[in-house]
Amino acid sequence: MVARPTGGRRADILVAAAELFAEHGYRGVTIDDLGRAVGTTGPALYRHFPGKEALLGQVLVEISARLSRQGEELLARAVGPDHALDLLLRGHIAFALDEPALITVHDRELGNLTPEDRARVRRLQRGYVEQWVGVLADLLPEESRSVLRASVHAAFGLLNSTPHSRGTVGREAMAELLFAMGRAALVRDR
Amino acid sequence: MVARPTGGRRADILVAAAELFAEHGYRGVTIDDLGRAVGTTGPALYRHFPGKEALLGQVLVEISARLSRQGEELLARAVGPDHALDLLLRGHIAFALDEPALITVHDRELGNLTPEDRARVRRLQRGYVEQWVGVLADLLPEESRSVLRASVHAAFGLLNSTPHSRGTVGREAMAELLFAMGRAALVRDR
DNA sequence: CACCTATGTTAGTAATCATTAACATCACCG
DNA sequence: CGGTGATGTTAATGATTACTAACATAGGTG
Repeated sequence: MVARPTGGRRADILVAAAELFAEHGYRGVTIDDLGRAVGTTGPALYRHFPGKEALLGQVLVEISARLSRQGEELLARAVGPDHALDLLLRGHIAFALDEPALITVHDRELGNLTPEDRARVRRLQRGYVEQWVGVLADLLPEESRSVLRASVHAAFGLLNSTPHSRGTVGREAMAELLFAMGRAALVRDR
Repeated sequence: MVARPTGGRRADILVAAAELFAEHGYRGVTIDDLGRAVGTTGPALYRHFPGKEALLGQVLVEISARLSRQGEELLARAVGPDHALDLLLRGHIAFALDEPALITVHDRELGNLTPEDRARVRRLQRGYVEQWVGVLADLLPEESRSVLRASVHAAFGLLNSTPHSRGTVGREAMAELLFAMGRAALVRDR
């Protein structure tokens, strides 16, 4: 009902979209659902985004960019590979615990993207994985890059499991558990 | 074009459905897609299943039942908790590597089920998780059940990551990697 | 104040899709 | 061989839904 020149509405929509997509899947959410979630009707969304697909694209690109940027920042601050791995683990775990909806959408909805958006997201994801692989390559020089890449994907599966285990475990304990499990899985003997 | 009294068609449909649901999601697959995948037209499916929802239900119930039954069989044959965990890990890994489509559908499509089917699947899943928790409780008596449950979910996330890492790693090497990572994550110090 | 832009609203529209109807055909059984 | 049941086919049908059109309004700015 009001004309607010702020871009606040746009951000609201993205947050609501992530939430709804996480809960019902991209195809299970209608434009009207999205409008209702931000207090307008469905078609109002077309004032902010060209369409539903573009909306999902924004959500996914933002998530991947955020993870990748966070990774870069952490690595810049790390003193050695051991420390770097700790920081990456804690950073990813914080993200997964604080934004379960984003994590869920991130690994379920790649297939509903425009080819262009999919390529963008894939590139960002690959970059983030390579940050981890680089650190692990320092820690485990005997392992091949491809084994390390598979290890990283497996570790992400572990760390991203929190949306599945709406547990009785409490955030801090969960963070510690995931950290211990993730580190043990990645650097087994050492 | 033929009247085959065998139940083969029915099984074909379930296999094709699992594959298509894994690739495009339940809502991204049409009845006509399913028919085409088994060499008929869409409406022919209604001779075998009451509807699309029931089809997904069959797929998910079958997966959960298979995992749970496999778990029971393995535990019956295990000599001690250590051996039991090894068997559970290897069994789950074999399933994940051999049936990536089933794994994918299994943890994405719960939300598209009838309440009745959802309850059935949940019960079976819970049973399977409790098999793992029971074994871990023997190995790690100091940990609470709820921490163990969260650990099991995290381990599943790790083991089920293979569909995400269509890697260059080869089945056997991948199985060994997942085994080592899973075991290390679950029984860290011991 | 007059206007323009940003943002909404309600009422289409055209496509998609699950499901049903009406009608065929084959294989087997008496 | 004629009927019956299992299995298919094509052609509706009705619901859902992304997106568009036409029309409103509020607030800042000249």
